[in-house]
Amino acid sequence: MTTTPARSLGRMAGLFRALADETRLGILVRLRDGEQCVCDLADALDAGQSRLSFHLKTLKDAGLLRDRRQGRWVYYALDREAVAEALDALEALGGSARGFRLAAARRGD
Amino acid sequence: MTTTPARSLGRMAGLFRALADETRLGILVRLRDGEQCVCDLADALDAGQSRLSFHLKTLKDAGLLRDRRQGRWVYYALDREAVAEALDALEALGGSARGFRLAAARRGD
DNA sequence: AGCATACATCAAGACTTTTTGATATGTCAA
DNA sequence: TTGACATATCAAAAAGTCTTGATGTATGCT
Repeated sequence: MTTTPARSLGRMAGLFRALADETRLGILVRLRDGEQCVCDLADALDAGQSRLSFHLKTLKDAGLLRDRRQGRWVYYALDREAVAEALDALEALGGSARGFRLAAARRGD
Repeated sequence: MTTTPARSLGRMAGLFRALADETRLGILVRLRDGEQCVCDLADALDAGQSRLSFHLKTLKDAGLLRDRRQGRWVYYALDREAVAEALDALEALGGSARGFRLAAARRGD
């Protein structure tokens, strides 16, 4: 365990770049509770087909999503390990961030 | 406490966008252990003056940094609460991500 | 085989971010 | 008050990202 927050800042920057878009965050939220096929995502989020495909690819390339074809459908799922990697980087930065925040919540602000 | 991960995905996307750059992550790492003046950051990171200034502003606008002038120098410091906000969003997404990751570490992968 | 469905990829343009060098501002010291 | 230093801001070009519509590919149905 090192005191340096990230193996490679470049890799972390890539992860955060993938997270830096509202549509993509929306996708991740939808996938919180399990995999979904593209068609379901297309219904839920209000995104055209190629736009959605683009964002799914962006997330997948960043390692945040896995996909699996089943017949005509492609199912995407969160890769929780990648999320955890980003979490670790932030925690290394934040130091006592969570304690800080919980304290703030306790204070009521 | 809601089950929805973020008050506003837009705000979260903004935070992540600020984190989505290697130079800026480098700045945040440098500030982990306390505030530093721009000149120290300029020495440490290998960034030209206006470039550094630009990234500091980007981080500040996102709420991740606070600044304070003292004489000729300007000191920047992490805003741990903003880091915590990003952390919360990720945790809401990741679900059992941390447990997952710790388990992976225990397994040795 | 032929067609429909589900999705990916591509190409062009719009838009945003980043970098660079030049100039502006605020502060101190002589 | 002038000059030097630390930093910010600006403007233009370069690079990157996102959206859109068109086309491509895989699969299953008939």
